[in-house]
Amino acid sequence: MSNSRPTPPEGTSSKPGHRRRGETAAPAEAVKPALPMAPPSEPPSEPLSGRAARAAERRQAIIDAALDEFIARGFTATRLDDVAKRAGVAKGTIYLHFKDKESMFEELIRTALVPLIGRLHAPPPIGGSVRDAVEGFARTFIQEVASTRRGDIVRLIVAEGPRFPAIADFYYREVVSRGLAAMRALIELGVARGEIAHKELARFPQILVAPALIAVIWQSLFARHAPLDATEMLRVHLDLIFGERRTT
Amino acid sequence: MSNSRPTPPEGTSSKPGHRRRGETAAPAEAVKPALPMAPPSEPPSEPLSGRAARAAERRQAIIDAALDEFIARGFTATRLDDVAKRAGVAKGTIYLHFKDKESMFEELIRTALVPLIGRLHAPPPIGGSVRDAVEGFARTFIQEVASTRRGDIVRLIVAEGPRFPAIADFYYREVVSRGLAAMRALIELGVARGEIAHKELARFPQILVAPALIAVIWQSLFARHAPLDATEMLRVHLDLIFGERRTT
DNA sequence: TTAATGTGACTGACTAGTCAGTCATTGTCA
DNA sequence: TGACAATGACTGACTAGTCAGTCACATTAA
Repeated sequence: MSNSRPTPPEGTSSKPGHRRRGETAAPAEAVKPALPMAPPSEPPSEPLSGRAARAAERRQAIIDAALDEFIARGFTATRLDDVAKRAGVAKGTIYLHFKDKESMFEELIRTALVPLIGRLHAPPPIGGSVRDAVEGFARTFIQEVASTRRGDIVRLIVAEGPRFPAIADFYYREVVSRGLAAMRALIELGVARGEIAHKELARFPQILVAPALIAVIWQSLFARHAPLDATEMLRVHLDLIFGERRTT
Repeated sequence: MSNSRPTPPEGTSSKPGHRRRGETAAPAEAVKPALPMAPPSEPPSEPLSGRAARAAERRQAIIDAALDEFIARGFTATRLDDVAKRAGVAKGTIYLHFKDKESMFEELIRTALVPLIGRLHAPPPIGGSVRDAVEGFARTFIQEVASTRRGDIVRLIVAEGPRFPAIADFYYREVVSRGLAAMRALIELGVARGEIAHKELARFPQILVAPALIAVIWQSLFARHAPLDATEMLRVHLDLIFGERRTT
């Protein structure tokens, strides 16, 4: 703590110096169970001989560890020493896989979103109703994003986006604009079929998606104060847009 | 710049070494004009004699500068040296007004929200319609938050909330829970009066507010890619909830 | 054997927080 | 009113660290 102040022999475990240091042994605390992902270190059990395979495995461990740390602390506050420790790897190893901290962060965000992007090419509802299609999206979103580490990634993008224009650009191009376009198409189809009464909605597909984003943010910030039943909320929202309940 | 690497005499302005350093002279770049606030340094023109007055003025300068820096960089990446420079003050002066960086951040966030909280006690729509009341909220929100530095503060809370539970708590207690309660009351009134057809909406006032939050986030992240007419979007959203257009 | 792979001690650029000293302002007395 | 003393806001060089990135050396699969 202070320089030469006559402080008592031991600070009461308050903040020792600059940033909190204590027990760095457990980086980013427990963070959160995240999804049932392979344990950060150690090979699961497979023998897997090839060096390339082991290297890929280590790379994956680094990615998992780094994501957890970045989610828990944000970009700047994350220490690569902690990432390495959590991944069960030496710090130098990180630099065998990534150019530097910044490009690692960007690549992580990109990689974590690829699975999301795939879902946007969902088949247009030729057979079923538009509502079914939108409900499918919502269900997928809840399962794959809202109740997953990927939800935190969305929050991370909101948090760090302004300082990483490249990430904001990428996210807009690859996710936001495509997602909104898909939603707009669905809305227009819904209007054409008479499922959606409010025609103006097609001008702002954001309205359709807004509660889903709220759910993600709520999860990160306020879940411990007041849990939010995202599934129910999205259902109510869809009822609002498509008219009262159906059979479901 | 790297340690002993044979780098060319001057990096092409890319990343010199650790964090970006270049031209620290202008902290946080231009950030953004923000609202028409008093210039960071120098007394505007008033004589203001008293020492206390000058001190208060400096304190305000520090607050403004710190908010700009925190918004532009986030908590950890903000350097108090830059805050001091921007405020036209020595670094030590900051510590005459704030205990440390962390409590400064927390106090700033709290302070910046106080004006918001006041708006929540808006008069219930005894005379006018519920829609008018909600529209009033929306208009206020656009004017006072979405198109203001306060919008960035909301994003900042989303960004740093998980690392500052005290802030998330405060924000939930003072803003979110109150705001949602007020909205719920309005919705129930609207349902009772027959202005709102969808009764379930009262269970999730978040749906009413969601597009407003989206607008704020959009402003920070994607405005340069695709501008969003927040006013129009909120109007469409209200049409969706209250039924088609009125006279306005 | 040996080249690819991994390690972790090390460097040095960087920063939160400190404190002895300065000096403009305010208060007091002749 | 003017001179002198007391005050405390303000300063900025300094301390005690922190951490991204490096590299000489160790390990191991082929």
